[in-house]
Amino acid sequence: MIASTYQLINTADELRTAIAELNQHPAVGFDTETTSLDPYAGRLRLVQLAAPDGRVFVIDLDRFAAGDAHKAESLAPLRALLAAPRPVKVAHNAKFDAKWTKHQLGGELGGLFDTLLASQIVSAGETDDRHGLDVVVARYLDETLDKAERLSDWSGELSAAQLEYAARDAVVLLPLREKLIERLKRDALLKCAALEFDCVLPVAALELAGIFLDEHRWREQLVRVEKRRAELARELQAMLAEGAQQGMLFAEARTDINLDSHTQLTAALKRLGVPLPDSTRNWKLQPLAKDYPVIAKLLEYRTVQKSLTSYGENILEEINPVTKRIHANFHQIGAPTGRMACTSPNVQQIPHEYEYRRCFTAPPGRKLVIADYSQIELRILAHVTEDQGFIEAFNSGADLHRVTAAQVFNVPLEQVTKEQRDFAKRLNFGVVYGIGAQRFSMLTGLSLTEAETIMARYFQTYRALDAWLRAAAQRAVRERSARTLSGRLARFNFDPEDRQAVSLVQRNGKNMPIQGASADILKRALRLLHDKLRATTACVVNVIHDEIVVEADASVAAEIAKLVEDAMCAAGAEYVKKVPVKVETQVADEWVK
DNA sequence: AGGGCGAGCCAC
DNA sequence: AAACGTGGCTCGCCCT
Repeated sequence: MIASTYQLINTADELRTAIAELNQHPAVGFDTETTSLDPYAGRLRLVQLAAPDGRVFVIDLDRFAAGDAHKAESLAPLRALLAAPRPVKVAHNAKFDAKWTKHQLGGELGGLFDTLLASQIVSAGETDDRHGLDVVVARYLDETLDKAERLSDWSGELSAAQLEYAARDAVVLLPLREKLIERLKRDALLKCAALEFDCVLPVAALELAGIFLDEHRWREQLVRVEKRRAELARELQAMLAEGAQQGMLFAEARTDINLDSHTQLTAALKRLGVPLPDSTRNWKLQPLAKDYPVIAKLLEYRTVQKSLTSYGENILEEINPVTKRIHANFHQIGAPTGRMACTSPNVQQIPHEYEYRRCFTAPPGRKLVIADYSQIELRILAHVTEDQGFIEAFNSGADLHRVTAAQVFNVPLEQVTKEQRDFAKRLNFGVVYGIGAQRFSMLTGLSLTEAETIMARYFQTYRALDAWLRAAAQRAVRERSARTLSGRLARFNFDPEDRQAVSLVQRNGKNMPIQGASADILKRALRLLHDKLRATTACVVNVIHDEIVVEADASVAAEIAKLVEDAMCAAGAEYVKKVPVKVETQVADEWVK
């Protein structure tokens, strides 16, 4: 049990003294309590700062009312401490505190150590590990932390239990940091941690900014899809009812089935005499579609139904009533590869179709700058494998897929057909995922033998690539782990006797360093960009793995586009040195390329 | 009633 | 049946 004593800070004098004391230390524990999870809905109530000796200063911001200019001014020492690189502020999920600090205290955080991100980095993709503060404290400090007060009411008179909880959450952070630094050092993860910590403010700013969705346009699209769905449902019900209707006097007596229930569907299709496979899964039904119109109708219905439930009214409910924008939740370390993930809603999976994307617009007077890396994973592959064929293709500015096609089909470059280029493209992308001949033949419609021949030619053409992939697969099994260019680690737990598990690890060993390096580069770009955009009114509004969407004043959109491109290219060049990194940028009114 | 899970499908 | 990697969302179904 870590001893802690807390002192409530209610006056400007007390605050000055406390901040002066805290400024002596290299690092302080930092936590906040708020009256809501949404910085646009609630208010920042407490700021807790912990010293290494276990003393915690609990600052009650209700005593420093925002409306009172004198009292607001008296918070200046706090703002200065939070903004300074030293002392390092140690927080668990610093993104949360950064958002409130920026929005309600009007200052940016500097010098961060995030115990949540550190814990995730040390876990190295172990999906069973949880990373709540209580869990992490139990794992590294062997202590129990009671989170019962976390969601209590922080708006009124605070109880002793609440204040003790607030203080305790802050006091554990410094010892936790010590343990995590040991682990980061042991596994050579300090560089990766620095990359992640540098990305906290950009992600906080991204969430705070949100993305604008034209509600009217979205509803219009919804009405169109809903009409189509109703039409398809009606037709489908009629077709399915035919079997059940025999002997029935009144057609209207028929009861509709639940079209989304596979049990009811199976029964109805059986009545119609459709030779059903053992399930109603789409890929099983597909071959029947040409002989049975009811199956074709069902597949069409499912497509429309899917887009209606996933991209319907629900996303509009995420529009913030205050900002009228969507503030999604970005998980900075969302995947073991280091990729980000996104929820509530997942704005990284909006359908690519024009009808959907055009609803994400720039507000009046603004423009969207849409910038994405050109073939970043293949460029990373060229860099890490040092394959001369790949490197030369990229350095010469030639079309890599066309060059590949010429090699594997043994034809002159200018005689490559569109189909051949398409095969080569699928192969180039598939290689990153550890594709096999079986899958490649399935994807292209080639026979297994043809697929095998082409893949053999492919790896003869790109010998260094082949060697690297084999080595990466072996290393992953041998060391039970893989790393990216930033040193990010992914551990693989598997049973060496389980052939399927081993083969998955082999594919992961090939893929993780490539996909992960792409994530590293994007995070570095977000940091560089954040620094460049600080003095402007532009803001990052979405990030989708190799794409950054920025909203900027229309009058300066072209200059902002240049900043975005420069930051992304510079980040890429820090990691990828053997080939150029290219970024394609567009300025538009809608999120459409 | 509500959590867990698989199926299906969206993004990269 | 399974199938190249990483995610999230929604549904029905199954279990408690």
